[in-house]
Amino acid sequence: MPDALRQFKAEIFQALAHPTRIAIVELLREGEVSAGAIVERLGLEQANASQHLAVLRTKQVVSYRKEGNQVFYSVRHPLLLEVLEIMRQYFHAHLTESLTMLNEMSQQVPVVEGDKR
Amino acid sequence: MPDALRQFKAEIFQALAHPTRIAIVELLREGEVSAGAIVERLGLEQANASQHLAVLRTKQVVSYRKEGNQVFYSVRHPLLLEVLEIMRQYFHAHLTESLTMLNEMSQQVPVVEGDKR
DNA sequence: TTCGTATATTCTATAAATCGAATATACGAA
DNA sequence: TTCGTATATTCGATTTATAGAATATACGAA
Repeated sequence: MPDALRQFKAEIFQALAHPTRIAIVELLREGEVSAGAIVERLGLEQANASQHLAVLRTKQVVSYRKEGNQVFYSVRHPLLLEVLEIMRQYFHAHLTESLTMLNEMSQQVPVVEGDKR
Repeated sequence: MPDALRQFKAEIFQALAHPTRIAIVELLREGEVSAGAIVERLGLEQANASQHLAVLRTKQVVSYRKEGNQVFYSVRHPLLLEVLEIMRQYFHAHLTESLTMLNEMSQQVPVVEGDKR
């Protein structure tokens, strides 16, 4: 694979490599959300949110639309949401795996079954 | 979504947020590859490769198996390869989009059709 | 024009990632 | 044990990312 393509992919991953930005993109699953609503619903500082949005814009993860005073953001391509969806599956698989291992390591103290917090 | 989950996802993305590590993971699509073979086939410095492998190990992207002198790496979960596959599709969609836009912007100089380099 | 709201940018300090060089460890063979 | 190969780790320098504070810009309303 050409190096430019790897570079491109790396930049997308990097754009997603921060909990706040993941939260933003997942919020945008619903559709367009204004910058202000993002700030409010995620409880972010305005400047900080704006910086993270700048990263997402620069790396082409989101697009935006100005309407009067406000700026509405949306995810640029549904495939990116699919990536997050797979990560969700991966997390689930990963967690299951870990629990299974724990179970095998300590048969006498089942982790999954008695898990009533 | 709980913050721990976002943190987890962010770490996976970060593990993939480097061209060299993407190259490594894509090389591992074939199956197990030794550290030495990774170094050789990607033309990396030994220490540098080892550092990137450490990142992939730490973030749970790869697993490894020691056999005598060598260490064989493999991707820990097929879902992670699926993520890369989607990125490939995204890249293609993205590229197509850009070319279409270029085309629309300069009708008199078609970009796609006359592209014989 | 002036004011107020929404958003972006710049600045500074701090933390984290990256690289190459050097060194360390693990292991099989002699 | 000593040697050689494969791999990992540590170190120091440089770059990049991040947060918060302060400031700037854009735009609609008065």
